[in-house]
This record gives sequence, C-alpha cells and structure tokens, in this order.
Amino acid sequence: MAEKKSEEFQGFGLDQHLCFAIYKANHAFNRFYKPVMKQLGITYPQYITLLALLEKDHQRVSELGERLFLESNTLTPLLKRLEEMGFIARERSKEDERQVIVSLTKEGRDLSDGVIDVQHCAFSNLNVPVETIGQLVEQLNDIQEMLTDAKEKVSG
Amino acid sequence: MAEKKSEEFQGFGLDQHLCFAIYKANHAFNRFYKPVMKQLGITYPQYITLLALLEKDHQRVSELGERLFLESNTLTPLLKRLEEMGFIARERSKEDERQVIVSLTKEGRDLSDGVIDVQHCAFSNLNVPVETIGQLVEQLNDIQEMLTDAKEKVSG
DNA sequence: TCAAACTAAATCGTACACGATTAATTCACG
DNA sequence: CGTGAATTAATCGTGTACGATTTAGTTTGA
Repeated sequence: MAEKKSEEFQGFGLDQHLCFAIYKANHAFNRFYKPVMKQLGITYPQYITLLALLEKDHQRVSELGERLFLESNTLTPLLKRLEEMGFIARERSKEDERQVIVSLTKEGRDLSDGVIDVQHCAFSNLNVPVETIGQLVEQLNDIQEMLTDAKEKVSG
Repeated sequence: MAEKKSEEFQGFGLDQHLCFAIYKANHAFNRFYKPVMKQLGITYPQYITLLALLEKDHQRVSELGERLFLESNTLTPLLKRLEEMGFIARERSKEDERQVIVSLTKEGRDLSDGVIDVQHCAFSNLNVPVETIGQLVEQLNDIQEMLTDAKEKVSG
C-alpha cells in the first residue's frame, strides 16, 4: 500500500509542504511577538488568551478553550499565571460550582492599548495589502476546518 | 502614543488576526498528524526533523537548526530521543570535535514510506487544488521572511 | 606559544501543549 | 430521594520551545 505513492510525493521537499510553511510562519510570529510581549510582561499564548477575553469577558475555562483550541490541562496553569500577575480573576460560578469563570481585571483591560500597539506593529511590518491578509486568513481557516473535520473522520 | 490607534484596530477580533489564523492552522496540522505519527512512534517535530534529514543526510545540529528554526537547546533532547528509538545516529565530527553530525539509520530511512503516506493522507483530505496550496506556501513564506526581517530591525 | 576570543552543543529553568487520569459537582432516571 | 452517568477543572507525565548559561573544543594574535 505504501509502494507507489512514493513517486507522486518523493519530490516534495520540506519547503513545498504546507504544514512546514505554516509551522515556519507560526514560529516567525512567535519570535516577532515575543520581545514585544516581554515588555508587557506576558507570553504569546497569554496574549492570545487576553485577546479572547477582550473580545468576550467572563468566559468559562472550557469556553475559552473552545475558542483557543486548548483544554484545561493547558489553560489552567496559564490562567493561574495571568491571575498571579493580576490581569485576570478566576472564580467558581455560584450556579455551577464545577465551572470557573475567567474575567479581566482593570489591569487586564488596561493591557489592551499595549496589545493594540503590538497588532499595529506587526501590521505595519508586513508589506501586504489588507485584502491579501483577509484572503489568507480565510484560506487558512478553511484548511484548519478541513483538517479538523478530516481528523474526526480518520481517527476520533 | 497608544491613544488613537485603538480606533483603527479595535474592531479586529481574534478571527481577523493573521497570527491567530496561522496559530489555528498550525494547531490543526499538529492534531491531524499526531495520531498518524503515533503509529510511527514519533512526534510531529520529530517527523519534521526526519523530513529535513531525508532531504539532506549527515547534517550538523546547527545546520538542522537553521533549517528548522530551532537551536541546540530544543534539538539536542529531540535528537537524543530519535537516537534512542534508533532512527538516527549522532556522532562527533572527527575534523571538529565541537560538531555533532546527525545521520539517518536504516530504520530512519525506512520510516520514509510511512512519512510519505502521512503526506498523502493530509493531501487527500484537503479539498484544495495543488496550485492553491503552492500559492499559500509562497505567501506564508513571504510573511515569514518579512516578520523575520522586521524582527531583526525592531529588536535584535 | 598560549591565553583570549570565538564557536558548537549541551544544560538549566520556565512556559506551553496534550493524552490520560482524578476530584468535585451536577444531572438523570428509576 | 439516591445512585450511577456525565460534566468541569485540575493534576500528572512527557515532549517541545526558548532565553541564558555552561562546557568543551578551535582559532587568533600578541
């Protein structure tokens, strides 16, 4: 079964792989953002998390997780760090004690301006028209959805 | 300085961010590949590393690092695991004892077919024409380069 | 010649990421 | 009601990532 496929794909070096292109671009964003984030005192995943909370405050851990494609095993420690730094508050829901509600503190909301500066900085460093970025975002989202769907079909 | 920018960008939710689209797509690839990789007994970064070695065998750690945008602090343990599993060999260069040469073993090369199956699997699950993928790869590479260059200008 | 500067990989500490499990709470159904 | 199933976070173990430092080896220049 693995015999003949080689011929179709053998020529594909690392650079022709979409997964590698995405891997590299992700790395590049990470590294680009890292020093800027450092000035804000947070990491890149923490930044993404705060963005999600700026968009919608008072989310449950699992709600945030759906948004960010993460689960409690990753989020819980990350959120604890954000809490320790005073950017968010975590409290168990009164209605359902299983749930933990995550909210921005005033300090967390105040980070917003810095966060927006970061976006502006990345934006202005990309010599790419806004429409192109929009298209790219759409294409990437399509691919992400296809992979997510395919994964459910193939494994579980 | 951070006052007025808010207006330009305030509307940008998480979903409009290129960095988030890339982050999501990367996640999706990771999760899609993970179960397939598991059958091969390796992780996704290990897979990428093996791909790089299939492309060019007998690389130095730092050479591999340039290719994969990783450094010895990440690569050394990863390579040690691949060595323990018998897929690669690590040996110090005779000419320069500081360098460690990484080579594929027979077992490592034999993984190639499985690796190619994985590519085929991902490929056939993406309802996207090859040309579109090629374009995407180029665009992502451009963005990666711009960010890498910008990073050098801005920070270090 | 030989110490200082340089280089390559390894090591260390912290922070994600995720599969698997656990603990606490709520729900559902007899 | 009450107990078992389901749900929600938290915890644990392993494997990336990466900044900073360390160790070992090489090159350079006075």
